[in-house]
Amino acid sequence: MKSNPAIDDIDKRILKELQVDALLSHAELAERVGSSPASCWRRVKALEHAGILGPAVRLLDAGKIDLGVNVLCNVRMRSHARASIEEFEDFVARRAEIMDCYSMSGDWDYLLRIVAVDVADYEHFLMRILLGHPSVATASSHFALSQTKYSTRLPV
Amino acid sequence: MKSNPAIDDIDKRILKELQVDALLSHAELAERVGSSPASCWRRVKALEHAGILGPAVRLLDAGKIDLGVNVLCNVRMRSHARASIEEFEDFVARRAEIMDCYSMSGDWDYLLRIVAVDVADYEHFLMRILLGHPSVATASSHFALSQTKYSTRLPV
DNA sequence: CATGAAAGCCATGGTAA
DNA sequence: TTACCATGGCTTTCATG
Repeated sequence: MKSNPAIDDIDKRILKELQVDALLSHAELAERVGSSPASCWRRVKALEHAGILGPAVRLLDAGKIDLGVNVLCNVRMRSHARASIEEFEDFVARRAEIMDCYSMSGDWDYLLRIVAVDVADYEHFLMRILLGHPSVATASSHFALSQTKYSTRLPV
Repeated sequence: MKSNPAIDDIDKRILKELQVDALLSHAELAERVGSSPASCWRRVKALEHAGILGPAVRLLDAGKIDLGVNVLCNVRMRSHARASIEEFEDFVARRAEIMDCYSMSGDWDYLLRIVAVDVADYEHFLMRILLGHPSVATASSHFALSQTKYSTRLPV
């Protein structure tokens, strides 16, 4: 499964623009990608329908709402039984402070990114919530000193 | 510097809603947070002006545009001279395949998340681009088997 | 068959009270 | 906060290459 059914150059430009500004009108979008509003509208619909073009979201400045602490946390599971895995991934999905989670190759099973207001807040999450989970054997936390880059803009 | 000047409950609800759907009209938004459209409009403007409410972006399905490979990469710098740091962070900002970058405490200086189309694509990035950078001493790459969770929705 | 132009309806943003 | 109005975008239709 390589390339998708018919993503041409104009589609790519649409994706590029919409990744940067989801509030663009179809008229402006058409102008920027060199097409007409109606055509743009149809293409956007098709891209949405194909699941390529996802939701429009508003990004917040984490620091400004007192969530300045990013912690990267490696997790090792107690068991790799299917039930354990599912239970843990459900848990991850439900916890709002867990922003991202990757199932990893290598020494650790998962890598989590957690946002917290301060170190004490994270300590509470780690001790009472994460390590309290029955599927979790051990965890190793690494604090980010700063978020040098954070992008939602995929290279199309 | 704890809480921000006057973020009340309605503001929080606005932030919550807009994080999930940036395309909400002020009328719908007002209904959901229990306020009037005009008031919502002013609040949104204020939150934008304060830098709390950031850009509206459209999220793409990385897998659907052949960027299914996520790599987490630890980087150690050759030197911590200011010039080295700045040069590296500029480089990070410019490279589109580097999605996120955290300056870390602990053994490594940075943690990068890179998207790639496949392993060969990543290998090229690692060998020719990242390790080719004069500020980089060494790097350790870890492949994500899957992206279990990816959220842009901060808990307000 | 997809595109581009045109047009009407409707909802929205912004203002005034 | 509510009510209003004008603006502009969305969506469909139609003709064209």
